[in-house]
Order: sequence, then structure tokens, then C-alpha cells
Amino acid sequence: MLQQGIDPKRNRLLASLPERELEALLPHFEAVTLAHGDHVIVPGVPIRHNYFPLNALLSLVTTMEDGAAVESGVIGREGMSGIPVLLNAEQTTMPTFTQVPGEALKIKAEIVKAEYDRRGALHTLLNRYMHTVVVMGSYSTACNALHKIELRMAKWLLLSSDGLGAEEFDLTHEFLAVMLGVRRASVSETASTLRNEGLINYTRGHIKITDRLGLEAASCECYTKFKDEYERLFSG
Amino acid sequence: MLQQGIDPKRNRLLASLPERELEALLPHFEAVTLAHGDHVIVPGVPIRHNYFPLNALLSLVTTMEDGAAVESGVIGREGMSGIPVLLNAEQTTMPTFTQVPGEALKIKAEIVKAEYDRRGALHTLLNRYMHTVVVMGSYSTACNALHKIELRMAKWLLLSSDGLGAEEFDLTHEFLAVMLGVRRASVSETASTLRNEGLINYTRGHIKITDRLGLEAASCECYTKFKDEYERLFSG
DNA sequence: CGTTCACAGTACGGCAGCGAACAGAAGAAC
DNA sequence: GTTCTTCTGTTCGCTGCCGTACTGTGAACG
Repeated sequence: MLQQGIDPKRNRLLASLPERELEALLPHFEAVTLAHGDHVIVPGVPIRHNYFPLNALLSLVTTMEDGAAVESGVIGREGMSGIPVLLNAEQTTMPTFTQVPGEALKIKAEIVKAEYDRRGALHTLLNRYMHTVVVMGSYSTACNALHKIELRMAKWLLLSSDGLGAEEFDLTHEFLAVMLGVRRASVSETASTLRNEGLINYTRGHIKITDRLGLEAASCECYTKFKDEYERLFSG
Repeated sequence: MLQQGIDPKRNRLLASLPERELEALLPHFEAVTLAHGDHVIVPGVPIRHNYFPLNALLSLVTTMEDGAAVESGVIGREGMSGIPVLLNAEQTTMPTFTQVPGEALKIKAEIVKAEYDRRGALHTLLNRYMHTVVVMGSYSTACNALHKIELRMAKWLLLSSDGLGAEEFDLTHEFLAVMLGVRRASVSETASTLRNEGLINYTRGHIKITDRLGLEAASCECYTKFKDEYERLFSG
């Protein structure tokens, strides 16, 4: 049973479930604290659990043979890890790990799958979530091909902030560089620019959004697109 | 009923279905010839039909507000258009249109959905197909961020060739530029390089792979990754 | 309290790809 | 055939980002 003081509705997917269905799941949840770098999915290892972040942020990262890497997806309080288990794929090729530490609800994959297969509200919700994931993947593909670093960085910070439900969080330039698929030096330069514009502030390993509207203006249209997708997901 | 002379098994998804299930679907198929640019999905318009390409190639293209565009997915004989209908999304934001003309099997979306919901072989197959689509989307995201034009172009030509089941097809530099999200001039330069290396040949609006192995060597690792994903999909 | 280390600032040459433009050449239309 | 359109070849300056490398600094730890 879930520990006291943990509110599962901090996860927006769970918050969207009808009370009954949520209660049916509650006994199976375990609240866990994820540290930076903790893997919840390891390539080639069967996925045994799904995670619903409460205030942690998970990253899906694609790594090339030469070691170059880019984030290809992010899972915050609006999402759930382990989509492949819904799609008859017990494992996958990309790792999912904790980008920003925090809490998440852990649950056995077979329980989620069974409930999903019952075709209740969770079925519809996760289907729409998967659709959102696909759409966002398409935008990311385009965004990476077309948009400049500064725009993408602003977008990334905003999305992470939304996914975390916080205006500041721990993050180094080094890791942000991996997320964006650029050099660490490029991140330092760009971050410095954004700071000079008064949009963000940061110190060693910690970053804070100081002017959210300004940052939105400095980001690419993709941020709004992403946000609209999520609103659609949770509005109907 | 399906016209004579049309072999539905040219589509690899359909070919993977057990005889019985395929036969149940056959009466509902209509063979259509798709011309370049024909839209099978229009943003904001409910998706009424799914298409299984036989020797046509469909493209999913993401377009930005300033008109810049990139291909974010491709559907050949290994796939099916209209995934959103399986995910409780009756419409989507990205168009799907014919990139390389040819034939496809058209079928009412509610029939596919109903058969999918029966949880027979089609259910499993399309689930795994969706998983493949998600994985490939992730690779595309990374590929666009990290790889140079020449590599991506080689990859695109090989994938298209596979999707079509042909070593040559109609395609202008202009359209290839949209697919890759680069200038038309960049395509001309890169294509010229590949031609000088003896890997491809082309004339106005027509392109031919002349040295497949060489082209594979000139492409990024993503091509092999994509191909492996498909093999996994169809191997069992 | 000084050493160490992780993180951030900055610099420099190099080049891939961009934007814009113009010219030639193969087909299509007349 | 002659015109018109579409497709391809190519050039020029420009800039964003890279690879690499060195320096500076806050924080943790001995």
C-alpha cells in the first residue's frame, strides 16, 4: 500500500483516472526516490515495472556507436515510463534514466498491462498518451533538424520545468549538452546569452527560470505545440 | 472484393498475417493507385481509411510555421498509414501523403480498428509495428541532430528503396530536400558526390541505386538500426 | 585550511550547410 | 519547331556549431 503523504495525483495521468480505477491501482504502487542517473529501463533487459513520475524527470536517450547521444524523449508528471510493455514488446533498445531526481510511483508492468487490457479509462488514457508520444517524437525530429541551439535549449528548459512542476532544478551544462546533442561549450555560451537576457539564472549544477514568458518567446514554436498536445491529452 | 492481379502479400504486414485473418480482411480492401502528392491523411480531418502500400511510398511530414519542413516518418510496404485510429485519436496534426507513386490497399478505418480490437494476430502485429514506429522515431530524432547530410541522404535512399521494393524510383532533388530538411542546392551537391562515387545515378526526377553495398557503407549506422528493427518486427 | 575535483568561461581555427541568386538543360506544351 | 516550365548545376559570402584546449572558480573533502 502507498505510503502516507504521497499524493498519486501529482502525476497527471493518474489524476485523470476516475476515482474507482485509481483506487484499484493504488495498492500496487510503491513510492520510490530516484537519484540522478538511476535507470528504470535498461536496453535488452525485460521491462518489469512502469514508473509514474511525481516530481522526477526521466529521459530517453539515443546513443550512437561513436558515443554521441541525444535525448529522444522525456517523461515527467504528465507521463509514464515503459510504453513498450503496452505494445507487446517486453524490452527495447533505448535506456530510460533519471535526469532530474525526485519521486515516482513504481508498479509492476503486468498489473498495468492487465488493467490496460481491461479497456477501461486507463486504456483510453494510455492510448492517447501514446499518440501524444508519437506526435511529440515527430516534432522533435523536425526540431532537431531545423532549429538552432538557443531555441531548442529554451524549449527544453520549459518542457522540463512543466514536467517537473518546478521553476528551478538541478542540472549541469554537461548533461544539458547530451540532452540537446551539442557540445558542452555550446551550452555554456547559450546559457550565458539567456542569462544576460534575464530569462534564466544558474550556478554550478542548478538552474532557475526567472522570466518564463520571456523564455517562451525565446523558444521555438515546438514548445507551444508540445504544450497544446498535452492539454489535448488531459482535456478530453 | 479485391481486383484480380493484386497480391496483398506484397505488403509485409499483410503477408505476416495468418491466412484466415487475411482472408477475413480481403473483401474490405480496395486497390488504389496513388499519385505523387495524394494525401491519405489531412490534418484536422478525421481519418476514415488506412492504407497498406504495395509499391507506393508514403511520407509523414512535419511543417513549421515558417514553412520549413522535414519528413518525420515513412510508410512503405512494411507499414500502414493511420496509426492514430488505433490509439483513440481520430485525427492528427501531421499530413501523410504519397511521396513515390504506386499502388496501395485502402480499407475503412473502422474495419481495421474492429479487427485490431478482436485481439487476434493483427492486434499483436500492429502493436509491434507501433513499437517499431516509436523506436524509429527516436532514431530519427537523434540522426537529424547528429548526422551529416551525405549520411542521411544515403540512409533515406536505402530506406525508401526497401519500402518500395525497388532499386529505382521517381524523385526530384526538390522533394528530397524537404524529406531531409535541407536546401535543394545541398541535395544537388550531395547527390553529385554520391554519383561520382558510383553509388547512385539519376536524371531529372528519377533516381537509381547502382551500388547498394557501397551506399550502405556511405550511410549512417541508423540505416542498419532501422532495418534490424523491421526484421525483428517480421521475424516473429 | 589547503588540495582536489567537478563545473563553467572562453578562445581559435575550421567547415558544413545556409540564403540567395543565376545559368544551363531536358521535357512538356503549344 | 519554338516557347515555357521544371529540374539540376554551381557559385559566393556568411554564420552556427564543431573539436580542442586551456583557464578560472565554487564546493567538497582530506
